[in-house]
Amino acid sequence: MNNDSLTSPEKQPEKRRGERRRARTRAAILEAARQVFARRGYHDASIAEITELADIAVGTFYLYFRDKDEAFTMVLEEGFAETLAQVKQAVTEEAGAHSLAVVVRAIFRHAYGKSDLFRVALMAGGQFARITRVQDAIEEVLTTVLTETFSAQEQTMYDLPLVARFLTGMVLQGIMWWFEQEQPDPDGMTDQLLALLQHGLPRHVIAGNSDTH
Amino acid sequence: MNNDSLTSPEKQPEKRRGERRRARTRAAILEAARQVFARRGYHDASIAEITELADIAVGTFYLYFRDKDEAFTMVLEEGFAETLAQVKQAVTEEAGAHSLAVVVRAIFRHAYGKSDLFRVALMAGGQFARITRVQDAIEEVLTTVLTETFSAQEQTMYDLPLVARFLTGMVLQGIMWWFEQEQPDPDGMTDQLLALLQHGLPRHVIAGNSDTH
Amino acid sequence: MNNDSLTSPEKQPEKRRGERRRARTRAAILEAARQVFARRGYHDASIAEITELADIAVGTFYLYFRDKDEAFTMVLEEGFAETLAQVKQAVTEEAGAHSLAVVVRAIFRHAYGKSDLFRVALMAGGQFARITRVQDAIEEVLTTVLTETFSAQEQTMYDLPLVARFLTGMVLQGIMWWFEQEQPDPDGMTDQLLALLQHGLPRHVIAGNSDTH
Amino acid sequence: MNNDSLTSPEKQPEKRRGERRRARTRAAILEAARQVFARRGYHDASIAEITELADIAVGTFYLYFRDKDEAFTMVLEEGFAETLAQVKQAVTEEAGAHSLAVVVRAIFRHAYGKSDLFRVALMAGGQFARITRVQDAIEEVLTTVLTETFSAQEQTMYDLPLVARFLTGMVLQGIMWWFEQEQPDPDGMTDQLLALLQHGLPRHVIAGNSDTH
DNA sequence: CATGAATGAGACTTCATTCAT
DNA sequence: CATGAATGAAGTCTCATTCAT
Repeated sequence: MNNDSLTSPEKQPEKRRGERRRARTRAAILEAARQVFARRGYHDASIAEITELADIAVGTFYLYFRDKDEAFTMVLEEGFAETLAQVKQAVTEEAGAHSLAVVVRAIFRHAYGKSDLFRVALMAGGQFARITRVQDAIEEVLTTVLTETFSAQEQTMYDLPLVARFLTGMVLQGIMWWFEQEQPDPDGMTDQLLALLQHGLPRHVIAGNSDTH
Repeated sequence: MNNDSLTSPEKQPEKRRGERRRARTRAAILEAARQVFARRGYHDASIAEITELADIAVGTFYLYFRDKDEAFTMVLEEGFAETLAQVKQAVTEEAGAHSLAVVVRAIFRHAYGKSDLFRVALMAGGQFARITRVQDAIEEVLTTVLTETFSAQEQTMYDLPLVARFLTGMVLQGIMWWFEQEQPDPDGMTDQLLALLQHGLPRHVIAGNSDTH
Repeated sequence: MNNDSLTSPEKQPEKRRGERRRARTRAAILEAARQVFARRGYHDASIAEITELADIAVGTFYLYFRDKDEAFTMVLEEGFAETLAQVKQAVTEEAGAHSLAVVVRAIFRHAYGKSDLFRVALMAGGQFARITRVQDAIEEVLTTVLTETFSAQEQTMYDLPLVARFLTGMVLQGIMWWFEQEQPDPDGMTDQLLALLQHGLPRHVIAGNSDTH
Repeated sequence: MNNDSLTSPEKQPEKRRGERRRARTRAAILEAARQVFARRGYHDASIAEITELADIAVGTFYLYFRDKDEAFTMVLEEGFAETLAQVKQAVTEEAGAHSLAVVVRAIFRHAYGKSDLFRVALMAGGQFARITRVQDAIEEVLTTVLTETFSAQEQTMYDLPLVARFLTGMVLQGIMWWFEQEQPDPDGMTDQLLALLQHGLPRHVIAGNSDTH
């Protein structure tokens, strides 16, 4: 590791510079790609627009990504890498304290301010698999928590996978809410969601005066 | 409707036939378009594939729709027209009995078996406005119900628009659930969703052993 | 076959017209492609140049051929189809009279005036397989004749496949000779080639005064 | 050559080293270019692949050759230089003994084992002029020999240029034969070719039973 | 009304060549 | 001299839309 610096000490600076430059260009492309994908969706995003925004030549794009698809994948992959890691860690870490509260709060906290990224993820047309990838991740985490916290008895009351999906839907809508507004902040959002889940809705709201079957 | 028959009585049979024929062709195109849009998404759906499936010539397509976009809009508009009408009616009709139960049940009942249509609506890449159109409709209905049933006092507890969004998310996920499975049926789905909303989740599921703020 | 004309007599003319038109366009493209491929070689031939010469739009090209490759193949395939058929027939037909004279003459007669086509075939860069396809066809025919006419005894003297190749080389050079000149005509060319094969070269031309090994 | 050493004696070692190094790099590029051109053909050969194989940077290529074209030309020119010189020498040297045998043998001997080079020369797509360059060289030598050995009387029998072309075709096919096989060796190949030229083909092979005109 | 051949703008991608380091 | 990141012209191919028949 640090013998490298001994082997060819004078070559380091050059190499470093090159690497840094490459990294900078790559980041510029990803940043531009994220914006354009968010603005136009996968299909209507053109390489030309991305490279223009990144202020590079068209060909340069292809020095860093095999094709449009790979760039798209990378935008999501690298964009969500940290978030995903931290959320998963939040689940694992809090020993014995697995709780929806923790997870939901973690998700909202990391999602806040990443509208662009979620737009990209949720708007990708055509490739349905992709649309759901974020959804899948959220669903997976929520399922884990629910499975671990629900007692055997409680499990008979609810269809767990379905409940997980419902929660996923709520969380996604919370995130999409931020596409248009910034209020409430992540903690406020979490509180609202949890309150609803804890106290439920008033009986008369759900059923009206008389039940209708 | 039937005043048409008074305008030019002797020309009727021909006109009628012509009209019926037009209507049939139009319907065939819309039907084909729905399938292709569902299968491929907006962008990857080609006019050629649609016209092939509808068994007409490419040019004919443009005698019925200005462009691809209009056809897409029409697929959704006409596909949801009935559903929308009936759901809205369900809200209005049950005098004094506006209730979430009624609305949610109505939505699920009409959505069940229309996977194609919802796929089209939810998968349309790029045109974000479109994706949400269905969502908007659902949200609107739910908001109406909530607004009317929540007492002034209860409204201070919850941020109503946000709650509406959460519910919208749950409903959408319920519908998307059917993209892959047919169980449970609409009433089962409704019951699950309402149960969750009524009783909420067990306290320890939400908070774990100790609250984490 | 001729009941078609009874089934829908009035539809025939239209269909015919369409077909004729398609055929005409297709032919125009192939003709243009042949010229451009001959002038530039496979790689340097651009679809744009072909369609320009054929006086059609770029897109039209792709209504008739999947891609550049298919057009190239078709130019050769259809260009040589007749020639190939007739040469092979010449070999088979002349019962008991299989002779090099017949075959070589047949080849030269059909090749004469088809410089463009042979240029295309012999100039295709890169795809080596293709270059040789014409060569292979010639070689195959020649081999057949040689195999059938050589007595077992004579076969020990010559390496037949090698002789076939030598002859192939001569024939090809005869054809390529016409890339630049029109003289001699096919029969003259045939006579020259056969004379050389029959009488060989004078001893002193081959060996000089003394043999050099 | 050795006057260089007088010009600036003390700077010699350095200069020499630099020169040798340059020469080595240049040779490495040419060697790599030959391989890549042979493998891919002119067009599909990329500078990138050449420089990778030569283990240098892309830019370095252009320090040694103006462009792809020049490198291509050089591969052929330098690759054939020695061969060409020796063959021409073989023609000139054997005073009074100019004979096809000598020339053909010389050509085959030098061509054997140079498949790569001939592949490059014969496969170059598009640039027709180039394809023929090797052919032209062979043709020229053969023409010389034929012209000098044919007596005036014999010249009336054959169209000399045409005969030269036929021979060229045979020789080229001999060389191309080695693209796929290694047998026979150069002398064997020469013997086969000369045998055919000396004894010709059996009368009945050429004419069949009855002549067909 | 219907047809389907034709159009042509525009998207993606490659690669010979340049040039700052 | 060497490097390799960057350039951008050029090529292939697709597909929504038009229009003569």
